[in-house]
Amino acid sequence: MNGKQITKLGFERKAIGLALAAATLRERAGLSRDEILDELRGVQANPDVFLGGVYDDLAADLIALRAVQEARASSDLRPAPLPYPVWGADLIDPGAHTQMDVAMRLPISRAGALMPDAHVGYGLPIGGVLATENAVIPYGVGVDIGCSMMLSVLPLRPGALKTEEAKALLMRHTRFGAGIGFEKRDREDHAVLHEDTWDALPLLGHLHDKAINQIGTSGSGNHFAEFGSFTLAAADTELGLEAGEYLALLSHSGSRGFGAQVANHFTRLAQDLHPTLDKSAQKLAWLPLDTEEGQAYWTAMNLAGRYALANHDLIHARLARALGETPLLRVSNSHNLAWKQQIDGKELIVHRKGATPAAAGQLGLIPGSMADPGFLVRGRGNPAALASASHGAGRQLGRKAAINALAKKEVQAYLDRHGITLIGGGIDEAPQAYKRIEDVIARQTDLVDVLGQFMPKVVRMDTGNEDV
DNA sequence: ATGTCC
Repeated sequence: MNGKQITKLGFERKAIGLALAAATLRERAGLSRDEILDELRGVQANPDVFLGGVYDDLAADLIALRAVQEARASSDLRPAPLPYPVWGADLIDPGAHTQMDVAMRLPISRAGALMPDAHVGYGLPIGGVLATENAVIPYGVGVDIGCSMMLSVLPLRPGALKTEEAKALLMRHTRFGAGIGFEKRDREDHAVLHEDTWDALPLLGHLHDKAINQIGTSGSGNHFAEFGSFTLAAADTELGLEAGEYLALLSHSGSRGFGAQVANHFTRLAQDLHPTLDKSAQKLAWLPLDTEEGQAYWTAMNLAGRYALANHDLIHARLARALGETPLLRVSNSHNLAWKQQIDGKELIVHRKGATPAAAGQLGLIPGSMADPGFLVRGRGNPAALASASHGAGRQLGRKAAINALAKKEVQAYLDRHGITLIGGGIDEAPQAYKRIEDVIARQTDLVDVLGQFMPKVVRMDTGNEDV
């Protein structure tokens, strides 16, 4: 028996040595060369049944090799992206299209859509909707898992709250910024902190304290809490509101450090699981849902989603309590999350990364900038958009570009023109850094109906790197 | 988005 004969059978590298070693043992046991070659062909064809015997090492090596090859093949991108519809293509930069094209080449992708506020993000573009089969992409959800909106419509006229009082309330009852939590004596409790889910994974147990410390707060970047006037053009029986103008509170917050650490942990895990994934798609690495890792992400992601809404919950409860009022209406929606959704009779995983769920009849909130109107919308359940809409106006200038291109003076002039009082806020969040919300709304009339409009008056955000 | 470390 020699290496040449074994190589001829198609064994490679390490397997050649292992096959040779096993063949030698079989020769000693008295088998002929042809009998041994037959056995080796058998191991090749079906290594699993040879585990534990004289061919154990060889069989194990072949099985490992097969797994690597299968993983590699299952990571291969399609040669061309699946087609996907785009709303407001004239508002979307080429980079977002390029990112969506890569996403639609993933072997797990089944359908997708681009919303009119789309712009470049990590992995999937912001404003991207992606339906996959039996897989979830951490960067298809985003770093701020469960990032969401909440609106409270109060039984007061907009003029009932003076600017100075609104400022004082926001200063007392909201907290903004990376790493920030309420001071211990002002910290509140919430049912989400008492869920059994925190014990389901070591990672969640580890992050529980951070979640407790940061409950009821808002983050940095585009997160905000603002008082303004909500205008309902026509009485709406479902909303239970008469037409008119109301004082309202609108907030944008997420899952804070807790969600960010969940996102980073599973993004790393997903990338480790797909070492041969094409570099262009590296940030779109996924977790199969039928694996322990995939299930763990699903559990953690949904907890982060509930935690983010709990933050809004406390923000709105504190401010309503301080005003001594009970809201007439409260609406909320997550816009960074993945959902199980039936599509053409099949259960798919629909990722919305900066996209508002817009199933038929579903209420949603699409904010503009700090100085522009936001909209209460009702979804139309458009199947081509996978029942989605934009999550806001969307950036037209990146953060750095905004800081370079805009002067404090012109931002302040914009705020003055719109009668906005701003606490905190950075140049990178200037209204001029965003697309015109009116244009974005006009591009999605087949995705949502506009029910009401919210105009901000007193806005609180984190103090950015470049203050306004 | 995040005490900016995978």
